[in-house]
Amino acid sequence: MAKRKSKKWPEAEAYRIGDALHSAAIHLLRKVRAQDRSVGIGPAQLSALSVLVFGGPRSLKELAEAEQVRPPTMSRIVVGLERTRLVRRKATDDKRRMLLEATAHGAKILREGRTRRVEMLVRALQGLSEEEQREAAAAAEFMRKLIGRLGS
Amino acid sequence: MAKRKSKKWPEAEAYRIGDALHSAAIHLLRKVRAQDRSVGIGPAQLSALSVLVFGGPRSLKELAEAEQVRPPTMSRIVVGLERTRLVRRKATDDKRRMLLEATAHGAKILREGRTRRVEMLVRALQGLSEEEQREAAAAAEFMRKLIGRLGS
DNA sequence: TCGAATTAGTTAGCATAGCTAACTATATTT
DNA sequence: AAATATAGTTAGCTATGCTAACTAATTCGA
Repeated sequence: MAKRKSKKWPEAEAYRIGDALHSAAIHLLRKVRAQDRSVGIGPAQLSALSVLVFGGPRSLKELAEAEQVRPPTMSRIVVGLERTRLVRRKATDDKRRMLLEATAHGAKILREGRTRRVEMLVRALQGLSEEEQREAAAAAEFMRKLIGRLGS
Repeated sequence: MAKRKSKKWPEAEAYRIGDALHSAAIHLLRKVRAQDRSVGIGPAQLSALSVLVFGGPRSLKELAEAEQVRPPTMSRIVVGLERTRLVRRKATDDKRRMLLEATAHGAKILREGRTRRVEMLVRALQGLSEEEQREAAAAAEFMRKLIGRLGS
């Protein structure tokens, strides 16, 4: 890097913020996870399904990369999603590959499952003042940006 | 807070932000989880250990509540932590109960594990501009506040 | 062009983590 | 003293993560 901007931010401060974000992610997911039981679909399946619904069809390898898991792990997640008819496979010209796509039922289930998890957040967000609503939007945008830079 | 639901936030907008925060938490943890392998301790054990190190000794039931898991789940997590001598049990007057406390080695391992996970975030944070650093601090503070309101 | 290397996905086997149901042992209440 | 409640464990299921080793298809290169 050309400039050490890090000097402007003491190590201790960066650590404090990093730790706060890490801890926030853990506790946020613990809270919303409780909602999963009523959906009858695990978090990994729900998340993979969401990629297919909102991001469109893709191969198993691509899906594994998007979800940051290894291909064998994704292979098994997909088996589960197929068993319950939430996802279907489509053949491609390259006979080694497959395209995975969400079924209509899968899209519906996803919206329901996602809604249950996110509902809890939505309730908390709707109780915020206007000022805090702006903070919420800024925080969401920042998190998105930060995650894009992780591992670089 | 003085203002309570000042202007109602459109449902769709609250949902969009809630979903973004949910998704961010998932992907942030996926990224940092990769660091766990070098520590040789799973995320549930790491998190339970952290409660004992930073929050002090407590019973299995209390630890399960703090971690939002059921007693049998925590029972097994503790067995793992004991096997590697990161946690030890102490008897109490009530012979049914036990007090769980981190060993010195446990406290050391925890700090290392935490550091590895958070290190990745720290690196990303240190590459930010001054403006973005302010966003980071604001996002962390907002997340903390939001989580305090979840489920309430 | 044909054999070697690469790529996509699966299978097998292991570990961790979540749950409920059912159990033991101890404490408390009636 | 008997019934009830509480703390923790055991057993058994499912889901998710991994690596190693495999099959099948494609691409590369001599």
